[in-house]
Amino acid sequence: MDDGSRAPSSPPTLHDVAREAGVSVATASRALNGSTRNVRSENVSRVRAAAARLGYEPHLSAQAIAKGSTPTVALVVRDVADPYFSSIAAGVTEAAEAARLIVTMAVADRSPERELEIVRTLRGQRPRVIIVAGSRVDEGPDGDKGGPATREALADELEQYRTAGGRVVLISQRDLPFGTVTIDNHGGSRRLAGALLGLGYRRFAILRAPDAIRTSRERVAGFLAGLGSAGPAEPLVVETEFTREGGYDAARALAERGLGDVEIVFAVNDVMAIGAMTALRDAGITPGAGVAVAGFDDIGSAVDVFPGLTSVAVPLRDAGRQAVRLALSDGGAREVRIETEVVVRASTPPRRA
Amino acid sequence: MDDGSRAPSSPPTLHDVAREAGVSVATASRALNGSTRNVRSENVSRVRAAAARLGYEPHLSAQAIAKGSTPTVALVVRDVADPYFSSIAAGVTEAAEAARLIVTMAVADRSPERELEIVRTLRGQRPRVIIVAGSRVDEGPDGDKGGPATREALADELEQYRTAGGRVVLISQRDLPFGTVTIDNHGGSRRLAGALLGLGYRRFAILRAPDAIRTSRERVAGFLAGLGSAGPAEPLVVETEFTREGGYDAARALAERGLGDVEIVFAVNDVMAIGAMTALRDAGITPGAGVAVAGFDDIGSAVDVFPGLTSVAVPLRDAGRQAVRLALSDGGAREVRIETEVVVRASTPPRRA
DNA sequence: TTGTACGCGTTATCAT
DNA sequence: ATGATAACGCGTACAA
Repeated sequence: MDDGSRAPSSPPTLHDVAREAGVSVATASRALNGSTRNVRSENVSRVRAAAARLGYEPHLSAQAIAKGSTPTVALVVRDVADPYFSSIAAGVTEAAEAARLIVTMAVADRSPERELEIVRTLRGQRPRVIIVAGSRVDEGPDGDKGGPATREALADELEQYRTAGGRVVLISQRDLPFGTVTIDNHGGSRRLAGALLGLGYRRFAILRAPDAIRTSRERVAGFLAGLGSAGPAEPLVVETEFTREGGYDAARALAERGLGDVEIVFAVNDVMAIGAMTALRDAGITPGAGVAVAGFDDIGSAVDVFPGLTSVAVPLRDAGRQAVRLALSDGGAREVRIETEVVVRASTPPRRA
Repeated sequence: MDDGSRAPSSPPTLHDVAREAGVSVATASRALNGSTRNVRSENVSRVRAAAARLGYEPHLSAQAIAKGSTPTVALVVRDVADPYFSSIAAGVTEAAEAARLIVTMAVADRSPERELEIVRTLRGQRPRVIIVAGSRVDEGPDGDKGGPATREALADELEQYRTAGGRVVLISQRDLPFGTVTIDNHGGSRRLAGALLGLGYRRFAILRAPDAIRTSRERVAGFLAGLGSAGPAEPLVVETEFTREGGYDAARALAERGLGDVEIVFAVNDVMAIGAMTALRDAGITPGAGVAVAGFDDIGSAVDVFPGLTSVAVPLRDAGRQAVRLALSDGGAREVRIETEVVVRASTPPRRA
């Protein structure tokens, strides 16, 4: 009974196309991919027609093995569902598709070890490019978490890949010897701090992520630099997760044990800041009125929360695009710097002195 | 000058490993992948050690060509940066990695034609599974937009892929003959309408997307069904884009030309609803107080906007997971149904009659 | 248990 | 311009 579930027949190969068109495989190959110029136009159309008739699609793996590498860009992110990374991913896919490259994506959510494992198996894919965004494997000031061992292993792995002819680009992680797209975290938060001082704020709380995350470190450092050592009161620094929940929990805890004289909460990214806003509101404190809030990244929803979230705009999608361009451009381990820009919104109203 | 940019040397192959370990390629292959049992454990460790020493990674394309298919799941989405799709993508990658499968992702942002093109080249990848989420290629009631031609071509393409042994799963698109993860859009919005009637709302505006998008059609139909034909006043239906901007623009236009007696705006997804909330606020109307707002999907930020957005929860991440499971399970074109649940928040306060 | 040899689908080299 | 044929790296019958 022919119920639609036929036995899987293998897809047509170049041989089939050649036979159908009455030419050799070599000619068929040339007609479809290679130097079309050296094939009689009549044969070209014959082959093309045969291919269409059979529904032929070249076997990418076979091409890859014959040519050497796969037309793919491998992207490693910490969490696709996080708007930070999905924006980068959007930029990467955009640029990759423009260069007729396929994007493969892996999520290193769990741990630095997982990230290492991913890069290892990625090497097996022989992609043209590997892009690692927002790694956790990073020497903290005390060289903790990710662990120098894991870090070394990752660098080794990437180095082997590069030695074999692959291109490596890191996003936001300056101190490994590869092509890098850096985001001006330090400058951005420094200027943000300046802007907030200008608005009249003096007593700060900072929600930061664990030290293993370089982005967080840089943003905190920049912010403190912007406040100036001789400046206002010592800010209250709280460590939490680098996620919306982390921001919520930290702000909640803060509100419950009393905010004291804190006038404004700066979270090192927007998802944390937005979580914090909700936590404050849940605790009966109106963001913007009771306590001001500022974030970093200027993700899409920053304009849709209420009040609008003051933040530092990072053109993440562009960062993704640049990463691909950097990888594809010749020339050694260069660096592309992504500039950031302070965006003041209603979550940090001017404060009269 | 050895400035770090050595000539790219080719990566070690199984031959190299075999030689290094002093065994044949066959033994090396068996030791690393296949039937480990039939290899002297001494040789197993020798081979493993040699592989580690050389930093060997098996060439996936070569394995693929020897075995027949690639250990990958290909995912097609409309837009990675949209939380709807990035949540699905998160679920897909989670389940795929659990099955030791690589995820390749393509974005069909532009057009149905682009989607067709993508699926075509995807076939060349010989993935184990193709998952298409939120296609635009879909017969509208009037069979417009995507065009029956493109639609047919896509179905053909997928059918050829399946005939060749591939697994196809569609997310939220019931009427193509493939495995499908359907989301209870109709039921969800029907119940939402019921809940809103129960809260006292009688005069509705609906923000919907173009008919080519099945999800939108179903949600509108369900909502109208929930209102009941003999019910309240004829709702005002506005067509716009299926994006945050679409929601913003439509609500803005609505507010500018006067909302009349509209009590509540239902947008067919949350990003539209959230855009609409901001538009209303920009027009001086407080969401929840002046006009109520409801959406669909219950994306993460629904709880972080103010007031909290009433919506219909869709376990998107789970949908992604299920899609992979469905694809991997044996058995023909089955269907997995994802249930939805109304979540009432402050954006639709009870209305006294 | 191990090794030899062939096949997978494609491109590239070398004749013709 | 075209057609054999040898790679490419790996898995796996088959033979030893």
